[in-house]
Amino acid sequence: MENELLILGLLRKQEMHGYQITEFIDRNLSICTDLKKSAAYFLLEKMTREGWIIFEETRAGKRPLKRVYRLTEKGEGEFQRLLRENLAGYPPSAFGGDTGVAFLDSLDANEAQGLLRQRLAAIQQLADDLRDNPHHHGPVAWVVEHQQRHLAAEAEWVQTLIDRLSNSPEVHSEPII
Amino acid sequence: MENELLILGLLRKQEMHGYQITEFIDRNLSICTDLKKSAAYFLLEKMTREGWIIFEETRAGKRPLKRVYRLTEKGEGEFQRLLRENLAGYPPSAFGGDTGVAFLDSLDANEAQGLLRQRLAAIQQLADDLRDNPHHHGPVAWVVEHQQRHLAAEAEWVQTLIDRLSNSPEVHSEPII
DNA sequence: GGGCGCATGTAATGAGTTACATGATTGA
DNA sequence: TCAATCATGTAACTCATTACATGCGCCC
Repeated sequence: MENELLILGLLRKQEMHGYQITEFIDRNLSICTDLKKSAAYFLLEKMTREGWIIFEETRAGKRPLKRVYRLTEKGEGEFQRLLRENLAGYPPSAFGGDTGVAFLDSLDANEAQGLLRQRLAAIQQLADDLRDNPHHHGPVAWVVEHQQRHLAAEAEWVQTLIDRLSNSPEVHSEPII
Repeated sequence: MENELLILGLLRKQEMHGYQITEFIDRNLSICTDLKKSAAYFLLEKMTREGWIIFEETRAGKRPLKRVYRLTEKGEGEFQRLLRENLAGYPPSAFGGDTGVAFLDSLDANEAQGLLRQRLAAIQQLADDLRDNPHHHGPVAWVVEHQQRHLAAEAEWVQTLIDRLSNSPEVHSEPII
C-alpha cells in the first residue's frame, strides 16, 4: 500500500499526469521508493477504477494527450487512512543480504572478507550518491536523513563482521538441527 | 534469489523434505525471511526442474509420502555462485515506513506524535520478540545481532522524529514542484 | 535529419499471497 | 472422538518487472 499512499500524497498536493509523477519520483524520491513507470500507470488505473482519483484529458498545443489526475473525496479519505496506518505501524524489514551472512561459514575467512569489503564499497557508493542528491526540505529531508543513518549503520556493521573474521578465522559450522 | 540461496544453503548442510524446511525457517530463521509454505514448495519444484536439487520419495511407517531433497553438483555450484553474489553486493533497502514520514506535514504535530509513538511501540515489540527467541550459534547469531542493532537504530530514529515534532510544531509544507 | 524528451500504454513473465483440498497419525 | 500435527499440493489473484510499441515535438 505504500505506493498507493505515495501517489495519493503527491496528487493531493498538486494534480499531475502519469509521466510527471514517475519523473518526479525518479528525480526526487528515488531514495524511498523505486516505483517503475508501468507500475505507476497500473496503479493509476487501479485507483481510478476504485474511485480514489479521477482524470481529465488535456492537450497542450499538439503534444500528446495527457491525463491529469486529482483526488476524489474518497481518495482523500483513503489517503488519511493509509497515512495513519503507515505511521502507526512498523513493517518488519528483512535484509536480503542477511541470507548470505547466515552461510558465511561456508567460505574461508579470507574470501569472506574480500566479498564483504565489496559489500562495504557498495554501501559507501550509495551513501555518496545520497550526499550528491538534490537537497530536500520538510519531511522528505527527514527521509533522506533516515537513509543516511541507515547506510552508516550498515557500513559499521559490515566492518564489524570483517573484523571478526580476522580475529576468529574458524567459524565452526555445527549441525543446524 | 535470496530464497533460493536460503533453501540451497539449508539442504546443503542436511537433506530435508519440504515441510521440514518451512518449519525450520518458521522456527529459527523468521528473523531474516518470511518464506511461506506454498512459496517454498513452488521453489523446490522450480529448482528441481532446473536440476539444482533432486528428491527421493520415502515413507516412514504409514506417515504420508515425503520428498527428501538434496543438492546436485549443479546445485552446489549455484549455491557457491549465489552466496558470493549475495555477500559482495548490497541490495538498496527502501523502508515502506518512510512513505508516511514523507507526508508527516499533512497532520498536526500532536496526532503525528501519537502515531509515531505507536510505531515506536511496534519496534520495541519486535525487539522484545527477538530477545525471547531461541539463541543461535555461528553466523546465524550474527544475523540476529544485525536485526537487533537495526531495530535499536530505528527506535532511536523514531524518537528523534517525535522530539523534533515537539520543538517545531509547524512543519510548513511548501509546494513540491 | 536524427536523436532525445514527452506521453501513453500492452504483453509476457515471474514471484509471492491467500485460501482451499486432501488424508493419515497422534495425543488428549 | 476430536483436534492438532504431519505432509503435499492446486487455483486464483495481486503486484511488479522487463521489454516492446507508438507517435509527436524540439533542438542541434
